[in-house]
Amino acid sequence: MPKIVDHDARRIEILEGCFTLFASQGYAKLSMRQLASSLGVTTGTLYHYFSSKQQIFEELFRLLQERDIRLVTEQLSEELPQAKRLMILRDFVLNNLDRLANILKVALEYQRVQGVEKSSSVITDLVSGYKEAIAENIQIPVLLSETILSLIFGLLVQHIFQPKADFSGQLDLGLQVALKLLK
Amino acid sequence: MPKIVDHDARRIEILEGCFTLFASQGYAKLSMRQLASSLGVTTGTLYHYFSSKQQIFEELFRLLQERDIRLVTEQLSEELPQAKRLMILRDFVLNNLDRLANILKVALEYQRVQGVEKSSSVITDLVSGYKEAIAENIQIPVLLSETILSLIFGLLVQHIFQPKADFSGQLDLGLQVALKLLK
Amino acid sequence: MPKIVDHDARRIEILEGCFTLFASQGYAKLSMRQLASSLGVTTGTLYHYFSSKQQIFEELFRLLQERDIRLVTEQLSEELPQAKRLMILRDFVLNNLDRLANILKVALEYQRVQGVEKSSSVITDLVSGYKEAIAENIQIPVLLSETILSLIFGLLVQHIFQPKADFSGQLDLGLQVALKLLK
Amino acid sequence: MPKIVDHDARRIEILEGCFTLFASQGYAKLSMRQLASSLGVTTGTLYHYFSSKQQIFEELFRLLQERDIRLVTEQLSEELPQAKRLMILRDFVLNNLDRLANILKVALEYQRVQGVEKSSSVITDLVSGYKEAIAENIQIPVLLSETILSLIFGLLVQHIFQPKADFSGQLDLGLQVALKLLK
DNA sequence: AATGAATGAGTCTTCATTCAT
DNA sequence: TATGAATGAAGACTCATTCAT
Repeated sequence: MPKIVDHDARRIEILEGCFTLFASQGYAKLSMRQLASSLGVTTGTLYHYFSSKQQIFEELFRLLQERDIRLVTEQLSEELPQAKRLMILRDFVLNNLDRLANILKVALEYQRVQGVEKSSSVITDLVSGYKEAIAENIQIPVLLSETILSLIFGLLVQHIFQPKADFSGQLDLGLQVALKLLK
Repeated sequence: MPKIVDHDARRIEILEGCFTLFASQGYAKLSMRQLASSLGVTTGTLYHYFSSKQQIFEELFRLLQERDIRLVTEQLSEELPQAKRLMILRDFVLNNLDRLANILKVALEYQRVQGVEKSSSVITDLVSGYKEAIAENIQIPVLLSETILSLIFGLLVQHIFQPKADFSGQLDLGLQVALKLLK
Repeated sequence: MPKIVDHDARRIEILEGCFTLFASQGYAKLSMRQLASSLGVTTGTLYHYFSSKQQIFEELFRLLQERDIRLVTEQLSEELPQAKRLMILRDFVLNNLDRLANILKVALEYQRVQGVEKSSSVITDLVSGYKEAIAENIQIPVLLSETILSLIFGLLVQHIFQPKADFSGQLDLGLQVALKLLK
Repeated sequence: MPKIVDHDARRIEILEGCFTLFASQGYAKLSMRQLASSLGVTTGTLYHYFSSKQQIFEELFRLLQERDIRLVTEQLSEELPQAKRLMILRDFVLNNLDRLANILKVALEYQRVQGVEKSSSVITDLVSGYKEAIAENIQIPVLLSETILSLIFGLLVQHIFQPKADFSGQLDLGLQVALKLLK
């Protein structure tokens, strides 16, 4: 039993080191050799804990998604007014712009490189996970929550293409409109 | 008396055959061998017309961008009311959802795989080209036009992740709001 | 008949343009495409006049050898004293150091790249041609003439490795000794 | 518990296997596939130990140079008379004619094929290494030592062109003269 | 005589993965 | 648990040569 704990802890430790590397190099460009040596281990070790590059990637993404959603929903779990909730979401997105953009970037690349059929459901799960989290926790109509998600995705895409520009105005505009519509 | 082949026309012919392949396989995964044999030529021929895979890709994208922008702006060149113009944009996006989503997908992957520094300016040019086209032709404030572009990007991202869902409602909602704000 | 003259003249014209290119790029590195475009013709034209890269190279070398030998022997054909003859040889070598070094360089590379068995006899003919020319025209014992040729070859090799150094002293030393021995 | 392989020893083992192959085929003509299969390994293995064909070649040459110079200087380290030293050099050259000629051949070809600017300093280091070794260990004036080196190079070149001929007479002649001059 | 499009085998190199230790 | 040597198929790209025009 304790061994299993150690094993799992080591797995997570490895996964945590991976995100920055996948984000900065891209899925395809990051070789297992490079990944291993950056983590200070050997390829053999990597394959001891994970069965393939694909598995590493997918587990990493499940981990990230879980954490992100927990992070936001924890803040939202109280009985806050809707306006406040939207502001929390806004702040979360703006404060994590780089990281969220990286997740989106790598997720899209992974789906590409891997071929849609082979990329299992991690990526689509990722999206629907976020979507549900918004809908449930902010409690707004589906159409509106999807539109807000679209706006966030669009923002991230623009951030990917022009990392230096400031797009917070767009989000504010969108959320103000959303609030008006809700009344 | 050379073989009767119009060099430039042949180049474009080849480029046109490439889009579907890049779109369905992705930039990295599509090998030059596969690209060549799908086009019914040899790799040697490809390299007779283009100096590298990168060049093929970048020329293809400039071509696509030019055509798309010309296509929309031609329809908008009349003295139409703003509401009408937004509807034309809406229809263009919805009618070309698959193709636009593919362009976005491959563009993002290319930037990843190539490394931002090496991917020249094709991709950023692509985005700013579309942005300018919207701003100029619909004549709305910059913030609003950027927000609309974000909404479109977000829509495309969702379409990538869930190709079967219908997101036209979001776009309609967004554009209605935009119209109200303009008054 | 006149056509044949034209044809042959064109062949020689082409060959003359080739030497600089082979010398600066090397036999293997210089592609037929590059060769053609540097000469302002197409690969097709090249293959119209010559049957292969190998043939171009070999004919070029026969041409060079003929000219060099004629050049030196013309100067030596008079009834000059031996000392004078050796000085003429010396001056020829020093004045043509670059070109002779290039010939040696490319000849050796060609033998390498082509494989000794396939490189026909051009290269060995080249050497024995020079050797005979020295022996016949300066009229010294074979052993001495071969030693002088060795000294010249060695000089050229050193010039190849250190193009900026001045090795004329070596040659002078060697020829002085040769003169002494002849008395 | 890794596989028991001494990394550095294996590298040298591989390098040693390479010389004959580079010498007989030439640098350009010897493909990595051929090199690998002749050594009984795969190309992957080669790239596990060396980063490129160029690196293999350059390391091989540094190794050969080190060994040759050590070999001669060891024999010369005693307090021998100059005449004796020159005879030792003579014997070394004549006994290793084939090998030395191969080194020269491949070195010259490498510089050609690689382009002088890219071939790093291995080749020029090689020459200056031998030159210094002669000067230091035989203790003769620079001009004379350079002339002897030229004579040796020239001999090697003639051996390359006419592998069957016997050129020992030339070397003897040259060294006898050198001895006279030294008195 | 001359063109240049087309070929396809060949080049060096990369990389996820396996496995003996 | 951990190592790193080994694999071999695949990648982008090159090039002498051929041939329809």
